[in-house]
Formats: sequence, structure tokens, C-alpha cells
Amino acid sequence: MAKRTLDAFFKPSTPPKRPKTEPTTISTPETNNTPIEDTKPPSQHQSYPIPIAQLPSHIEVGLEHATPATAPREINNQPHLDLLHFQPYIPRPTANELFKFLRRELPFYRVQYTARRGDIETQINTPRWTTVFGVDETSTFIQQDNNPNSLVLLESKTKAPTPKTKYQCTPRPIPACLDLLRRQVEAANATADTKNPSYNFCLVNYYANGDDSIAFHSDDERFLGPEPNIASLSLGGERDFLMKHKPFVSGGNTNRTGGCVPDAAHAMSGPGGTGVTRASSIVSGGTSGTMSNPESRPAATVPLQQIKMSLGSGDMVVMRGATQSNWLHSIPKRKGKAGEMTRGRINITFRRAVIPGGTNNYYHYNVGSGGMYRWDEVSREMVLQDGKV
DNA sequence: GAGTATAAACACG
DNA sequence: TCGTGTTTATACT
Repeated sequence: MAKRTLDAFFKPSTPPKRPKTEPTTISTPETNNTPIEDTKPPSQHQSYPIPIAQLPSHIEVGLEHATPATAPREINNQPHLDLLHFQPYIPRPTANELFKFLRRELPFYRVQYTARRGDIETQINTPRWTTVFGVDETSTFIQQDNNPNSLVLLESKTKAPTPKTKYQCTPRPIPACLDLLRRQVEAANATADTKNPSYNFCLVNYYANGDDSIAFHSDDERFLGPEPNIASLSLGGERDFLMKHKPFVSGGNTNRTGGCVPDAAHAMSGPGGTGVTRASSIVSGGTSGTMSNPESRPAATVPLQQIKMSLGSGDMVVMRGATQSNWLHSIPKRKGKAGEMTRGRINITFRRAVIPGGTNNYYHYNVGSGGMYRWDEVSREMVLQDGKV
């Protein structure tokens, strides 16, 4: 902070701020002084409700030169648990900038659907905002000419146009701002793990405050294939990420669907994908059950171990191997007055779907059929955009 | 996986 | 250490 005289202290230190809509200088292509970050055209596609801006150059540079910010820590000291934790993956200041950018630029949805429990139907309003991009591996977006926005959906094998009847939804290509991140996360995984993942889906969740959450579930749907690799990046406010081993019916086998969890999740959005920890801790408690790993436990039911991790801005957790088939995860609600735990948080998950059923599921549960919302900087909340889907 | 009810855990004085 | 108000965890629908 610069020194000021006592006299100056009692006067306004800065002139009144100019409204943001009034640019201080006029930049035109002719004068060639337009900031680089404003020159890249947005990602556009017929499947998008709005054009999606490209990353400002300062964020892009941060992503290209400063990730991974730390080497990953392996967490595999529990049965069937196989995690990588980058703490953080993106330097915190860059992660916070990326958080604000994505909240401002992406279209979001508040998905509602009806769930049947026994013979009664209940209306579910998912307590978080979501959006999704990508298509399963049986189809591919192919660029038609030099224009990156000329993507057409083709059959991966035959390169024939994908039939209109193949999907009950309109798959959307991953926009440039998220695709850069996707490529980098794949690369980070490749160096940390010889199994090189390639993601074709990007799910984004926005948790506006401590009331937004996602219940315990696994991302173990068949359309992800066996032992899916799911990378989960956390941006913005810090939130707890809980993991617990699936309960197990007596008999102690290690079947991969693991346990008696009823149809855990319609793939819903990524668990928060969140990840893990500033300080992960084992919390005993929760339901009791018989572990599927008999050699390390008495036969009687024992408290299942629970892991609690605090995810800060820029942290990334990669869930691998047998994790999804044996563990549940959640982002619980958190009370409090506008603290770090109740700030807005974005979670991005990258994953690979292998069959069309995955595409239909993700768009159904992460876009739905309601209206599209966008972040409004004035009211500081998501606002419904008339008529846009 | 959501909403609600209730029990358990925690914070504070 | 107890009492009370809150927050968190679990059971059930």
C-alpha cells in the first residue's frame, strides 16, 4: 500500500469509478490494440443455447504454465480405494478466476424429475445447478473446415452422420474453454498413471451455497465401463467431500457392483466430484455393515469407515480403479453465515462414456427439459433466461 | 437421490 | 460439568 499524507487520508483516495459499460479506451481491429483475450471468438454450435466465451488469456496462460500446481498424492490406504489428490491442481488465484469465468459464461440448469419409490411418484428438484457437454465414444464431433465452430456429429466407426433417432437429446461439443482443461487433465493423469484416460464428457455443477448438495452415490453406471477414471476439479468455495465404503450384504464377496446400494444414482452429476482434502480424516460412524474385506475385519458388523476431505479452490481428485464400484461419495449441506463453506462452488468432472445410454442419461439428469439459467452479476444469483433451453 | 424427522455431536457460556 | 441452542448424521419414505 502506498503512503498517503494525513490530509489526503480525509479526501477520497480515488476518483469516482466509471461504469463498467463505458470503456476507458476504444479498441478496434484497426488500431490493433484490442486485448488478446477479447479477440478469440466464442465457441458456437447449434446445440448451444448461447455462444460460450473462450478463456481470457490470463487464465489460459495460468492453466498452461502452472498446472499441475502440485504433484498428486495417492490415497489408496483403504480397501478398494484408489484416488489421486492434487492439492491444488490449479494455483488458487487462477482457480478463483476460472470459477468466476465459468459461473458467468456457462448456461446452467436446475433439473427437476419425477422419481418413483414403490408405487408413489415424487417430484425431485435437484439442489444444485448443472450443465453438461460431450458425447459417448460411439459418436464424434468432427470439424468440417478450418472453422472450429463447424463441428458435426458423426458415427465414430463409419463417419456417417449420426441418425437423428440415435439420441433422445442433443449432444453438445465440449466448448474450447473446458476442452483446454480436459486435455490438460488427461495429460496430468498420464504422467501420474500409466493408464492414460481419455475423457469425452464434462459435467459441471454449481453449488450456490451450503444448501446445495448431492447425496451419497457412486458413478458406477454401466455406461462408464468397468473401473471408470473420473477426474473432479473443485473451484471457488471450500466444501466437504465425504466418502464411505458401500455397505455389504453378508457373504463378503467383492463383486464389482458392490454392496446393496439401490441403484445408486442415475449418474447424476458428478459428485461433486469433488475431491478431497486439505486434511483428510477418517471418521468412524455412519451405518454399520460387514466389510467386503474379511481378512482385515472381524466377521461381525463393524462401523464402516468414512473419509472426510475438505476441497479448496483448484483442488482435483481423480477417482480410479475399484473406487466407484465400492465407495459412495457426497457433498453434504453445510450451515453457516456466508463463510468459506457456504460460498459458491463449481465442480467439474471429466469422464468417459462408452455407449449411447450414457449420453441420454447425462443430458436427461444434467440439462433436463426446464429453462436455462445464467449468472447475473447484479442480483448475484442464477436467473432464468426466457425461452432458452 | 430428495425431503423430512429425529438422534447424535458439537459449541459455548 | 451441565444446559441449551445449533449443526451434522442417519433412517425412513
